[in-house]
Amino acid sequence: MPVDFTASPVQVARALIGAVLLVEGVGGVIVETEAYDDTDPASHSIGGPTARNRSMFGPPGHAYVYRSYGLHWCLNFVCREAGRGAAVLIRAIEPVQGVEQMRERRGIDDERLLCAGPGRLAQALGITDQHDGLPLGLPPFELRPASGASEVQAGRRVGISKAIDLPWRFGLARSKFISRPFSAPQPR
DNA sequence: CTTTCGATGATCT
DNA sequence: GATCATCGAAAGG
Repeated sequence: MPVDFTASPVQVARALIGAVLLVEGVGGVIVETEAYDDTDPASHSIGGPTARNRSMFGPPGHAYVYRSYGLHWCLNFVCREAGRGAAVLIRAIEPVQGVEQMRERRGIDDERLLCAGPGRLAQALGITDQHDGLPLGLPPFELRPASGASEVQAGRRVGISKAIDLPWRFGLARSKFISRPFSAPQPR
């Protein structure tokens, strides 16, 4: 069963943990995601379509790529039906294929840090605005759903200032390739 | 170990 | 002019 991108971003974010994402054959296992829903104050889509977020309002199962802090690219998967503006941010991948190419692109050796964070992951996989709006089911993308059940942990999203208490960040339990630890179960 | 801060530019008020 | 779904280097304990 392929991933159902017409589901809610929370469902999709959870389902993507353990899936394999490749871009031109380079990538690995998705180990960290975040959901951004259409009524979510923290979402880029909250104010309606703009030049930047237009692909967020396009068809589900396509990429939304934006520039972060003027220098990084970040990759999202569009969810729900076209026009809603829901998506999942891909935050970390366990490198599996094309590790040497990732090292070259990132300029570091430490495998743990190749794809641990949305900006790092995009750099390692060669994601840029060229990929914005492209369908995830066709080259250069390749997406293989999680084969078995994964143990998923949830927590608060990273780097946002609104809706900070929603537990919409998901991670593969005990993975060493996530961008940062999940904090204690009980919010402070 | 933790916290702070500069880079760098589009987007929004 | 302020804010940013970030990263990495530097400074502090």
